[in-house]
Amino acid sequence: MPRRIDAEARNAEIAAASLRVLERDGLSGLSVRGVAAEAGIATASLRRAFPTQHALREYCFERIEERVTARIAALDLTGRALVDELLAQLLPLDQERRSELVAHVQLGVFALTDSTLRPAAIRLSAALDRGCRTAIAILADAGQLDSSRDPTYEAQRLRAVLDGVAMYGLWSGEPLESSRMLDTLARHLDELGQPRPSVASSQ
Amino acid sequence: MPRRIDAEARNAEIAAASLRVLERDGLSGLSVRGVAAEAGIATASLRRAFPTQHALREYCFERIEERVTARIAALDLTGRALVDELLAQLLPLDQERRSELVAHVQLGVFALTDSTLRPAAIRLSAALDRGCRTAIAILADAGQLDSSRDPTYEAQRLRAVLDGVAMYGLWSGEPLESSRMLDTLARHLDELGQPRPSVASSQ
DNA sequence: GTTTTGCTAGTACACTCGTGCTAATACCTG
DNA sequence: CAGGTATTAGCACGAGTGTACTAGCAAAAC
Repeated sequence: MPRRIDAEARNAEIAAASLRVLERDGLSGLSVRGVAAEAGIATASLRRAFPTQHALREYCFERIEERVTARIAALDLTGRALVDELLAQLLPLDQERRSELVAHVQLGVFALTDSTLRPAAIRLSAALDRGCRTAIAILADAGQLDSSRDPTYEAQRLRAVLDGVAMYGLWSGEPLESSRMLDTLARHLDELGQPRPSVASSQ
Repeated sequence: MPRRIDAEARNAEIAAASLRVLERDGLSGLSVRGVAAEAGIATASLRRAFPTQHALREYCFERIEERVTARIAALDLTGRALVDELLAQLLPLDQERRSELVAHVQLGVFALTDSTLRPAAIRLSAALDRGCRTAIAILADAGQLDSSRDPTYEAQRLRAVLDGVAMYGLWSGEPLESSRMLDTLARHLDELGQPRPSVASSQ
């Protein structure tokens, strides 16, 4: 038969172009014409791969998760070092990660008021939850989570700290901010290895 | 002279309508026609108060800060109870606060790729920073922040936890989530009153 | 070669957007 | 009452949007 195209590679390029557009122009730039121009293909070609812009937005969510997952799977570390690097894959520390985070946030906020996109956003959020639970479990296995700590709670708090630090880091976007993000997170993790202070009043 | 109008009350109604639209329809709904329809006024009237949509978006930022500040100033509490309620004003615990947070997030994400709106977003972010520093200071004054804690770091971490918890709470939006948000935050604050575990390795 | 298919360029429709403008109406002040 | 202003409805422009369609080109399969 005729002319087989590598659909996967093309979709990847479209997704990469989408992320670039999202970071540069925001959600309003994620239009059929805008993405096609950024990817250097015709709008008709883009619409062949993604007949509707909803499909494109959904695919961006999947692609973000895939990219982060792939980077994490490639880590050859254990214990606390693995946790540090795992969480660092979700911080805007370089162009690639910043681009992903901006795109994620743009689409996620859009999903707040678009019920058809909510499932995709929730899927990605659930993946982040799993990542945080995994991080806490790794710490526990490595003896870096004190037995007085509640793993479920710490996973939730870690998720909050991670999201908060990442969002905050989006605003200045300077290398100075990078070390501050990493420090904040590292200092938080340091505490988890120590016994949880007794809840009895200190007064 | 003729027909004096209460510009302040009108602007407040426009801002309230803007927040309603932002929560229901998202950023794309914050159009001249959309807001005017929601506020029940003519588009020409809206454009008299805010000649450009940029002015409207900027005013939304100011109004959000004003509303939160007013609620916090009305709190008649001290110590830890004050801190709890202060932080609770920034969580999506009811319709009013959820509406503010959604609007804040929508505009904030837009400001990521709109340099003209960045100053307004950064102003609001700075106000949140001050709030967190104030919260930590109140705890310290009340003897609920152990002397081994670093107030600057704890203010930064509190900001992250607060933002993270609030964002996470936006997704389910159920009362069950409300208590979880409050619990996570309270448990974090509980720890701050206790001595910081020594940073020496526990292994 | 021919055929079959993917890709492209280009056009078109109906819609919404921000932004201006005009003319008329409602309403308060003096 | 009259005078003057805020507000209104409505139109218009250029631009951008999602979506849809056609005709033609390029390349791989037979």
